[in-house]
Amino acid sequence: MVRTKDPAVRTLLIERAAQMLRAREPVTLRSIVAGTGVSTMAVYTYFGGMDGLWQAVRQEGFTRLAARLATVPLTPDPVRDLAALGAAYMSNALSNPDLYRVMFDAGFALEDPAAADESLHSLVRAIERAKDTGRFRPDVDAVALATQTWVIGHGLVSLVATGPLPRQALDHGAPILTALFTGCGDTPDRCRQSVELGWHPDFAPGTPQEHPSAPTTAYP
Amino acid sequence: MVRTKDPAVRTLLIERAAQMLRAREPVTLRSIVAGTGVSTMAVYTYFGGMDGLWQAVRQEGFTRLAARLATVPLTPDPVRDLAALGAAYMSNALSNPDLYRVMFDAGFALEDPAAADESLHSLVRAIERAKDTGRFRPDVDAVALATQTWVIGHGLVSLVATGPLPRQALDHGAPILTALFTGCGDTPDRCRQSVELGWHPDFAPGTPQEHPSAPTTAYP
DNA sequence: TGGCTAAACATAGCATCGCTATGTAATGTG
DNA sequence: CACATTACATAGCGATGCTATGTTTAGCCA
Repeated sequence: MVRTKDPAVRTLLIERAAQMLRAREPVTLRSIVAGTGVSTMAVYTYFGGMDGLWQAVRQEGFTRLAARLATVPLTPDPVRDLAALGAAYMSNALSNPDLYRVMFDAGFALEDPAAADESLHSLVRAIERAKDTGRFRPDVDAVALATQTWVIGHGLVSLVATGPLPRQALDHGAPILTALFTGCGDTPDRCRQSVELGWHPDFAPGTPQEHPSAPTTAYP
Repeated sequence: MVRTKDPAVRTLLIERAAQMLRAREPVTLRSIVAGTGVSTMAVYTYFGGMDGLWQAVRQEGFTRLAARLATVPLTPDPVRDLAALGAAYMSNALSNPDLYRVMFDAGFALEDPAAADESLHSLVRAIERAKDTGRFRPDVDAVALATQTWVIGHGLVSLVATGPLPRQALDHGAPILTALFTGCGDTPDRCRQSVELGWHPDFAPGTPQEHPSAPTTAYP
């Protein structure tokens, strides 16, 4: 080695790409480096091209998601925590919808799946606690249930962020999760209360929205 | 008017775009018209640009979806039919994943939402039948439940088609729908049987897959 | 310490993208 | 039958991602 890469440049470019994504500005090779003083070649020395930069941005998205989920306070009610994790997942996605889209529109796996694994594992931990406290049946497959919870959250936030469903459709999250968790053995009434406690507080309908969804008279 | 547009050219271009999408070829302005004999300007006279063509392709996708759902045979068991509609939805999406992605990655509404409405309405009809036959409680909101079913289907097919979840994860559809429909008043055992009857036959795990999903050791 | 080497970085140019300006051919209407 | 308006073709523009080439810089070892 003769000359060493500056890691700050790498994070600078990722940060700038994420920022432009959030601002809904077109993020191109030349627009990224504009103003930073670095040349377009930096993208190639650090990421090997635009695809590599997108992958790095994707990784950053999963890292932020894991960090966001880590801030969810745990309570003695694991079912409530489960719903709260789901709400935090959607809150994170909706506060940065374009980054969320980038996270999932690539066809290849992540370079370092640890962040994504950690996100799912935070759900698994809550499910295990629910089993330990007797809320869920002992035969519940924690990873499977976590995946199913993820599927619901992704479907909801995806349809809301890309347009077809209005933001109010997020309210569907609570009844779906309630049905799912009730099916795992929880008492219906208690489950409903726990889910609504964990789900609602984060983003009440009527929250000011940065990116208004498209007018959708056709969809419920 | 002096010279009239040829509608065949319009459908030809849409068809060709959908075909190239299915073949995973890059679909560009010049590659679409290549070999058809028409010039690049045709895209502008018929669609006003590439955005217009994408919108037309999107519309075609929803039309095909509605047609696919219309072929689902109705049985005396409305819950089974509901699951069968969900399975047909996913089968349609997975047999043409890129078209499915185009259908949902636009930020604006469809020109003619009738096809999309019809797709959702086929779910609503099955739910109404389930209410009429006493499988679901009378106070179930049919449109809300149809939307929730859609959310689950979209979340599942979206995560499977874009990579993160392996194709086997489609099996999660049955337990989620079972939990959802059981929460509407159906008897658990009976609901599970109906859902598995409607869900499974269409695409059993192990079905040869056109577009193998990315290797995902990190995800369940 | 100083020169050699390889990596980091800048510049210029290429192929291709969507799009528009301009010109030509064709058809329905008066 | 002549006109006007629309469909269609060609050429070129700005911008995209990427690569080839040259320049500068920093680390290693004699």
